[in-house]
Amino acid sequence: MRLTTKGRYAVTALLDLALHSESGPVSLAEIAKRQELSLSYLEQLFVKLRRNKLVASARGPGGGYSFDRDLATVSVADIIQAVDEVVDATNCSGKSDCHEGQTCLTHHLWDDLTRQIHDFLDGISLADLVQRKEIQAVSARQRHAFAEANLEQVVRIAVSD
Amino acid sequence: MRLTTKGRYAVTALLDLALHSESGPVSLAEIAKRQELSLSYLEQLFVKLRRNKLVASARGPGGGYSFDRDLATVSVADIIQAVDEVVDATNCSGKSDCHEGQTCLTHHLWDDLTRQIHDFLDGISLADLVQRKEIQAVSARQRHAFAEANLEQVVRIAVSD
DNA sequence: ATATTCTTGACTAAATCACTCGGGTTTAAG
DNA sequence: CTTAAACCCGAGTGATTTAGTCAAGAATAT
Repeated sequence: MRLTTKGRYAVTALLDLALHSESGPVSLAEIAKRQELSLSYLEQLFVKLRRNKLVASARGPGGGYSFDRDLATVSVADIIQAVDEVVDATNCSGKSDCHEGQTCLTHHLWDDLTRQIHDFLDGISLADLVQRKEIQAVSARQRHAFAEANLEQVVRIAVSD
Repeated sequence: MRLTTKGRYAVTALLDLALHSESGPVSLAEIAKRQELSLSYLEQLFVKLRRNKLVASARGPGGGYSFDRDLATVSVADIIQAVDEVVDATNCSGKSDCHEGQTCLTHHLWDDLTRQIHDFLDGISLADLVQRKEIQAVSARQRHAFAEANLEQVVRIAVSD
């Protein structure tokens, strides 16, 4: 089964977007800086997210990404599926032809596991995540760090003038 | 996170062993043939399974592997852990230092998922699997196929004499 | 003795991961 | 109408992992 940084980055990036999308579209550069993700890599992921209609894009200055739909309708499973293809623990991609064209001894087990993982991730929406205490805490911490970094830069520019 | 053929093969092989271990030790060659797995590959996996005390080995003719303990105490999670190392969905191996030394936005989510998967796989023992209707059915099918293949070979040898 | 079975380590082709690079195209602002 | 901000897209790549193979050896029942 696949659950790699691709899926993790996508969920993190969309959550960041959700947390900062009140005032219009958010650029990938912003998200990349805040979450320490590679911009070029994010671009690739967002192409897929857009094609899967999870986000909408606006080009040009002041542009960026925004949500097409209600955050409550976007599940973590949707996001991972959009960038990572399938979450599947079986050896045969669910086709049940794992052992000489028939189901192998453990096929049902992996099938159950796949369902288990999928149901878990499908039960969590971006709206849920935004509400979570621990995520709000991390977000607040990031805002502070970001504000300080900005302030420092402003000071440095002012001094260098 | 890792859930590859390694873990799947190990579970399949041990389940096969469990289904055929009434009459003494089972050789890897048998398991390899029945489950269509590479013998050399199985050897590697069983070294780890033995080191993790999941099975006992007996060398020499008539030797093979057998179970050390009660099948009810061997969970699928144990098996995967033995050959596949850790089942972990976080980016930071659970260390919570995913974003500039602190927890990233989605750390808790992956941590919860890891726990979810682990609990699921830990709740299933080899004894449970042996009891399952669908596994007994697959096993019965394999016995038939195996018996027929053997019969065919016996006939071929008899004819060639 | 000898065949059977486990034991171990070294090696490897192919695939996948996690990106980078280098160019586009669109469009709002100045 | 120019410029620059942003998205868009495909090609390439080094490192790692996967899924094994190969070769040699050690123990032991017959």
